Amino acid sequence: MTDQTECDRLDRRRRAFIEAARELFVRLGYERTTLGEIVDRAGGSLATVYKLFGNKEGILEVVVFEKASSGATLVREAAEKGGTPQEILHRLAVSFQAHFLDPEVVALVRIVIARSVSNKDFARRFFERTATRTLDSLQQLFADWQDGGIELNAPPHILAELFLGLFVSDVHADAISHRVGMDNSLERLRARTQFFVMGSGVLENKNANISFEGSNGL
Amino acid sequence: MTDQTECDRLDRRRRAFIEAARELFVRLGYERTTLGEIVDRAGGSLATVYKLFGNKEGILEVVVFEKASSGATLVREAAEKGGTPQEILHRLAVSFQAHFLDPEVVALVRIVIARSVSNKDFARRFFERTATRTLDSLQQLFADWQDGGIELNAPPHILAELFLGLFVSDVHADAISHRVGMDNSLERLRARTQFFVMGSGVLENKNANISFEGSNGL
DNA sequence: ACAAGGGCGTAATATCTATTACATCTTCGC
DNA sequence: GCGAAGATGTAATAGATATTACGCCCTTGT
Repeated sequence: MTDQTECDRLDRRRRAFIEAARELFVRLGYERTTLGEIVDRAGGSLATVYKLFGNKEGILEVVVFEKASSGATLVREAAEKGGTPQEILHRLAVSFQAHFLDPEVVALVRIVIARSVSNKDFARRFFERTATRTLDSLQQLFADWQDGGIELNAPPHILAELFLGLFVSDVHADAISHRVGMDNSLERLRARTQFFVMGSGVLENKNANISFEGSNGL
Repeated sequence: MTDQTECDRLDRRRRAFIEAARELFVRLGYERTTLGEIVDRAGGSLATVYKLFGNKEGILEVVVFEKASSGATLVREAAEKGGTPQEILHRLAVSFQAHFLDPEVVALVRIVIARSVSNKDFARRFFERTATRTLDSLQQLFADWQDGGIELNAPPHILAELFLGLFVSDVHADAISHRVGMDNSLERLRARTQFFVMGSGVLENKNANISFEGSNGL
């Protein structure tokens, strides 16, 4: 009974449970998914589920937090490629849309909102790990631009909220309407980026030196 | 047994059930509210609930659709008072915020999203009666402005989505985070309106004649 | 006061599912 | 092969609640 092999065996089970649970949670929601179904799909047994996750809520936590990541990485990636603010913002818009409107992500958001009624702390932690972090990261980006000499129409944290809001509102609509008549065309995305560019004021800084080293730029 | 009195008696019961149900749904959510609790609070009996609403879902529908109204009225009211586009938009922002961030409305939105998994049609109808109608009404407002000679940076339907999105994203954040660190100050609201004004391009039409008769203006 | 229709209250039904208990079988190092 | 740790499968527990059934009592109009 080497720890390693034991670990492997349990880990494989664990993975199987998580995959099965995610698939079912996404399709049926949390309440309508029974532990029995998860076991049927993943193999193994109820006893093991309880050993690994404690209870039903435990497996939900693992599933949700495994999938829910902040957009901070996306912000960094988009910024590192350089270019004008418009270019950076558009790249960011593309990856934000792909990330936030991923049907699995939307389905999990639905579940988190549903559970937020009886388990506020759970929802709050989710919010922290996704929205709050993304906001911080966006705010930093805009602050860096500002330090680099770009004049903005509003403080960075306000702009961060507004930019993220462009996508959050879509997630919300999707969560309710289940994609009735949703248009995710590139044209629409471009219009939004353009709108943000105009509203934030970065357009008026066409010739500003934008180095992403940020605060020490200029 | 005049129809009138019968009607009154039943109607009063009906009202009591609806009020009790709403209060409980808002506080506990749909699943955790039992019909027994509703009856305890409203008086009357289970049998009457079933006679009036058919089943548990029936009473939810009544509660939700009674409270969920579109913002079309708000749009009309804000526009009728006249003024510059900035003024109109700011008035609209104030009433949108009050309407959409009403805690009862947010709580019902949570419920609709939760139920949208198992009852897509319900959620879709809700979306139609709220978001879609509000969007149409906003689009009309912007189209009227455009017809009145104001140049806009984007088509009216895109702008309508963007403006509504400013508030929807707040509803979404509220729905998940339950108002952790939410700032609904007037300053913030003003910044948003200003942002929209800049992004949409209406600022560049300072001297345009804006009569709300719309298409026949100018 | 009366007759009756209909709401009231209670209890029974019926199902569903999280959670626990337990005996059995696998796996894995030795 | 062996022995033990632990996963497995099954079944029992236990509590909750939507929904139905039914007999009583009150309201109401004459």
